Amino acid sequence: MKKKKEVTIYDLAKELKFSPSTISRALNNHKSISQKTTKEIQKIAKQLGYRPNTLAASLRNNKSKTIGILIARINRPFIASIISGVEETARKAGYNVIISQSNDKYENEIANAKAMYDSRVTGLIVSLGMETRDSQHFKQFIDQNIPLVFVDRVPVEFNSYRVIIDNYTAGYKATQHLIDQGCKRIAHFAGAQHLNVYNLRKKGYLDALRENNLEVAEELIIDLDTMSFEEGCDGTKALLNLPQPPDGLFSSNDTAAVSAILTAKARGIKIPEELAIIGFNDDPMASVVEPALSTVSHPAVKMGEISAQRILEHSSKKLDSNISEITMLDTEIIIRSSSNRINTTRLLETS
Amino acid sequence: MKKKKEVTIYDLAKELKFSPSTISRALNNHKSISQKTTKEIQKIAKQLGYRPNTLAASLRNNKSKTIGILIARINRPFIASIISGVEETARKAGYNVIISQSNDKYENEIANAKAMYDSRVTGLIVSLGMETRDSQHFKQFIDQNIPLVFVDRVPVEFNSYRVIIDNYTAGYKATQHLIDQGCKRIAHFAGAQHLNVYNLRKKGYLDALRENNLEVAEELIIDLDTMSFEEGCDGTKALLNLPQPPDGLFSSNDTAAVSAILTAKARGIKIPEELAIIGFNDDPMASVVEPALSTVSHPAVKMGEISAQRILEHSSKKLDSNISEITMLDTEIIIRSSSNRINTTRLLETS
DNA sequence: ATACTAAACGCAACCGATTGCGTCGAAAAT
DNA sequence: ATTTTCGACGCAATCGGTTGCGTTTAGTAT
Repeated sequence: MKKKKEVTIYDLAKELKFSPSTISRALNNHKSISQKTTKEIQKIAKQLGYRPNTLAASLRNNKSKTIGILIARINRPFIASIISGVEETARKAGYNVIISQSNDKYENEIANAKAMYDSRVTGLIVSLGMETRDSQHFKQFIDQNIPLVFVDRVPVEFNSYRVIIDNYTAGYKATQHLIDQGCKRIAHFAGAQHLNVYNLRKKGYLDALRENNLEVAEELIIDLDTMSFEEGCDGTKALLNLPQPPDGLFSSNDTAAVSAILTAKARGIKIPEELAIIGFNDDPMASVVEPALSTVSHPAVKMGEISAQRILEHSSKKLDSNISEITMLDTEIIIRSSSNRINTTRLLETS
Repeated sequence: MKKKKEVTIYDLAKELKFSPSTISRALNNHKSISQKTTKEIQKIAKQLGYRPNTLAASLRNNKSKTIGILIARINRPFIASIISGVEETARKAGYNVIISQSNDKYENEIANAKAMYDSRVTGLIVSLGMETRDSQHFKQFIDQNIPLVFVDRVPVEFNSYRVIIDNYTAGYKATQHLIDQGCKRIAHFAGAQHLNVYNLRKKGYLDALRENNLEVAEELIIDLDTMSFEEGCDGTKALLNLPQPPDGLFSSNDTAAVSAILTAKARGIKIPEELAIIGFNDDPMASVVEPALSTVSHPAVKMGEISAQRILEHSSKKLDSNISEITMLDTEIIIRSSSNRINTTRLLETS
């Protein structure tokens, strides 16, 4: 065990007969140090294997080159992709990324927000948990002018950055697609309505029905708390047991949509002919289930990248935190077999 | 924007007429401070909303309460679950988790290892990238007695902690299962052989064949670089085009296994009757594909938890880094329809 | 009552980088 | 030749805890 001492700016100072201040400035390319000295110092620094002690700098600046991420769960495809985008962007800029998951517990979210704050993160990226109806625990960041970015699951009102997809339009388009396929009674798996994502998707669904002069039937709208596979099964069964079962289903996520496919198939219902289904997220399983699930895809990685950029920009430009900037990204409807009646019909016709 | 000043131990010192040293010791429950003062100081600290500046402590101790994770990609179910386990364990102990992904690039892995080192992580958890054949860039951690834990994809020789699953036995069991189902010509999708996980799974496969007196046919062993969906499709086609195609397939991951299912089905091959398939990982898609994919499941979250624990233990017990401790966890064969000929037969018989 | 011990707490250096302000010398301006 | 200006660099405080060692005081032994 050979504990090699780290080289500090003081070592460089001695070696080069400069003061630590000059070393520090040279390493940071400060303009008040001549080109010649700067070059020389940087050269020797590299030679001696100098590596800046970020902790010392962080303490002095009261800010660590770190971006915090606070999400409900890491191991979901969509979230993992967001994190991936954040990490990539952050690392390129020399920032670390620290993560914390609340497991959808409100208390954890508060505790983790505190922990992030105490870690002096440069900025924080948040996707709200299921239980969160109040976001006051994030106010401390605004107060200290620490850039705060909400992504995907965001609070309705908050002076902060928000990076979201156009959930309303996505919901509208998904529903319209089903209508275009000839569906007349379209059901909807609606998630927890206090969350913007589910709320807006439902609004889009409702408006699409109305603007196509289709009746909105309350019994076709199934509220699912967590949008889990099990809930999806139950919801599907409930729908199929109706006197007038639906001929279309727009599910607010893929998990429930897939469970609907499997449940309906088990009952001998033909998809998409008798029941056309479209989900949301384009999870990997969507393209694997049979028939393959139509869905709405997010630019998840890009959302992560943008979120990180907002923080880096804010930090470098030293902006005031009291802004409210929303970045809304487009979604894409991906049509696969689970809703594609046209192709099916064509296939039937030509065969 | 009201930048509230943070309360420091100096503020507490003034308030309570103690020296900063005493405050510091009291807050850390140091034994040389009386119970009475300790209680009092902690009480006032809470009252004034004191929050320790971890950066200052980290600088002084030259160690941040942080666990680093270095993996190839975050957005894979298995990896995300490991991270989840690490994060949960770390946070409970008051540690932060910083992540970095190499995207399977050797250069990135080296750079990220450096970055982690420079961040003064308490310990580092690593799952190697595809390109990594040499692990010398992790030696700096051992030299500085920073606990290093390799998880899942580990180097063969390295004085460090290693948390792995029993890949050999898993490969053996998976193959044996196919043999039990009556398969005689069992193919194998083998991953990059310089990685322990794929190497050992293949060894298990080979030994299972031999011990059952089944011929090892080279043409049935398909080497796939990345085990991607596309590679799996190609591999499956190659197998099916053989003069004597296989009647069983053990794929070293689920992605390729699923592609095999879809490819074979498209060719009209009956699964599992004509081709029984088993994968590896128990990704979400495994239970969704049709027929549902038999597979081998990992205790991924637990692996993350154990990895984090190793670091916390090592750090608190101040152990010497020059140890080599391997934790090997058991896997579980999950039998679903893609390989279950017995049930299928039974079903056929009874129907 | 005296010597000794240990508990309880303070002093001050330290971790390594950052930065406002001051200094010095040389070039430029008058 | 004298003053002004400015580029280039150093001084020293600072960020907020931590810790080895020294000091004080109360308690114990003799």
